[in-house]
Amino acid sequence: MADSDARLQRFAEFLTRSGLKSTRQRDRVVRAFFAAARHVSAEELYHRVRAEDPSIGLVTVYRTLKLLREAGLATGRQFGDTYTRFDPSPADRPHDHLICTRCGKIQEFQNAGLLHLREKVARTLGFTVTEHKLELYGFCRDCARLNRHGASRNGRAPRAA
Amino acid sequence: MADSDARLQRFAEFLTRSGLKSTRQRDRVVRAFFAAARHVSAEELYHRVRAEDPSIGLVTVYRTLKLLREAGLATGRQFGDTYTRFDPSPADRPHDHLICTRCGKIQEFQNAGLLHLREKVARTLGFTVTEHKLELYGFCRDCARLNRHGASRNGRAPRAA
DNA sequence: ACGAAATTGCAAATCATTTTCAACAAGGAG
DNA sequence: CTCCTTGTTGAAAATGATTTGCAATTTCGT
Repeated sequence: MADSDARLQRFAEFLTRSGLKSTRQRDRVVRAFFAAARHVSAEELYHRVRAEDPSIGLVTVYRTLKLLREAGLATGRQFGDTYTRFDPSPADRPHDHLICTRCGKIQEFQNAGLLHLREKVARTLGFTVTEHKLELYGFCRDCARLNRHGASRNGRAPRAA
Repeated sequence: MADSDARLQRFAEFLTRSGLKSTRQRDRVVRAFFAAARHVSAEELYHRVRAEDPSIGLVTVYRTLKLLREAGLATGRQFGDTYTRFDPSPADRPHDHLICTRCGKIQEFQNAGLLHLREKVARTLGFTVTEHKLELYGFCRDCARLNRHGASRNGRAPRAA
């Protein structure tokens, strides 16, 4: 897809600009990252990359993700879990998250009002805001229903918000 | 302060209700927690507690913080750092955070509009929202000025947002 | 006061992530 | 195209925050 290509290009430029080299491994990782679903963990990305090139190590995935962040192409997020999940940078398509604390489902949303709010708060307090993270925790429709019926927990372990 | 007392009481009730025991150590830790500034890490709380009772271990601080969370009296948050910071539960006084990515300053704020936004999004997507976290990242007034003047970094290491 | 059950502190274990290091590859100079 | 400097890689070890195993100790209902 063209969108992905543009990003690959941006990453390539970042490497050059920073005096870094472009390698087969890095290429595989960034392609897999752009192709992956959102909210992937380093481990998940590693498995995807591994599927097409078993010689690539987890360490390289971590290192490449760090570069993607420095290039402004990825953002790390920590929801309730112990590990970090990565998203394509929010600059392109700002979005926030709704996390079901019962089944672990993550739903994205966008809300224009938030940007106004953000600016208003920033102006009031003298900050210059460059980025934000908003997470709403609760129950998705299904889990809300189950809870109401007093069912015991199922699915993956919920995390404290 | 009365506010703190009410919380101590709530914690005591939680312990009883859960069939747990109240101990000198737990008491010291929860008191220190309520007395502490916001955003304390387990380590920081440990040092405070240690000052008045050197026999208390870091492990107990962790365990007590976990209980406080279960009791709904504390919330864990992860800003850019690698460790968790703890806040008195947001149910009492909802607040969000502005984090300066340059000097690390954390400023709190409250905004009523956010609650509306939260409900609106929840309704649209069929979620039941019980809690949220909003973090704005950027530069505080001082750091924005320094950046403008092209000064090199100082203070504690900034963390990626 | 008794005794079952919870708690404590320490050391060791986890887990995600980072660093070390020796072997290896990229890419500009000649 | 070859050389050579410098960046890169993977495996293993290190790190740092948090958790768990365990034996000794404490709490609290009876």
